[in-house]
Amino acid sequence: MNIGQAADRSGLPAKTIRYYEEIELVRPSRADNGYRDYCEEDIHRLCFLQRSRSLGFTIEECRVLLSLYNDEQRASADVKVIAKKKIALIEQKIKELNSLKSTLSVLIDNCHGDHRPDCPILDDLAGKRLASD
Amino acid sequence: MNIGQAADRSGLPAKTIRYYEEIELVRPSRADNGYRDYCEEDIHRLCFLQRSRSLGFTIEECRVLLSLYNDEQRASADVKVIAKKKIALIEQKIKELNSLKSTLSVLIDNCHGDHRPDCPILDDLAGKRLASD
DNA sequence: CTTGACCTTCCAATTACTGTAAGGTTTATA
DNA sequence: TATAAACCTTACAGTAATTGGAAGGTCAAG
Repeated sequence: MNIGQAADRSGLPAKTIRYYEEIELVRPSRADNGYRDYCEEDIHRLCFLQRSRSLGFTIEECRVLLSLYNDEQRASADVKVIAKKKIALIEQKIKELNSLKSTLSVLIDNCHGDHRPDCPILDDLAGKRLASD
Repeated sequence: MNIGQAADRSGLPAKTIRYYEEIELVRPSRADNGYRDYCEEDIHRLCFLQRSRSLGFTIEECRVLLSLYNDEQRASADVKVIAKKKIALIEQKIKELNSLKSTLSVLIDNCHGDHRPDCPILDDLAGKRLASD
């Protein structure tokens, strides 16, 4: 199977698939004309990568997960630990974004938004606090 | 003022401050010995950058905000538009992270986490759906 | 036989820094 | 006075995870 088809099957751009080969996440064989030739297992790995990347795992985490997936002796505990750490990171990120959002919201609510140059958002960025009336 | 002090005052690493100079966000003068010499206005700009970066604005957005800040003719409407777009992006990101988190949570809850190789997390990554009992 | 859709490799750009090497300057201490 | 520690300088490379583009080879259809 050519790279175009592999891209369709996995939902990954061809460019990305070549990159994954460069960093040795997949090792397709080559046809006589030099084209990459993907077998079902390659496609499977690509789908795995697509899904785990979209779930926020880094490439290196994906590498670990893939090796665990391929290891018949692996313990589900190992995977659970990785996934739990990832959840904690996600929760942290959500918290940060929420606080960011509320700060910005306050600034927006205090901004008259007309053509006067006076602007609480810029004032805040410049380090001036909002007058707490 | 040397770069070390500027770093302390602004809360940015010296390395980052040099980078900001390279991309022309600050233009400190130089002392006779070749050391960068920061004036109060430079520090002010650095603090502005620190704050706006930490609020999630990209460098290019910061550049716009800074120029609006320095332009006495700017309209607060311009700033408000930028900030509102940013809020929408943040909300989008939060949504994505929440859905990511709940997917992972389900998988974790279904993973026995012991020494059996059987693992719903890996099964999901591999494209197998959870049996909905 | 040529056009267009594929495929190849290789090199560069992206974003926002961070690391490191090799060296100059200043300040404090022995 | 010597020297070491703590600064500062530049320049080049690396990070993460792709993406873009150029230059060129291959394949299928009309």
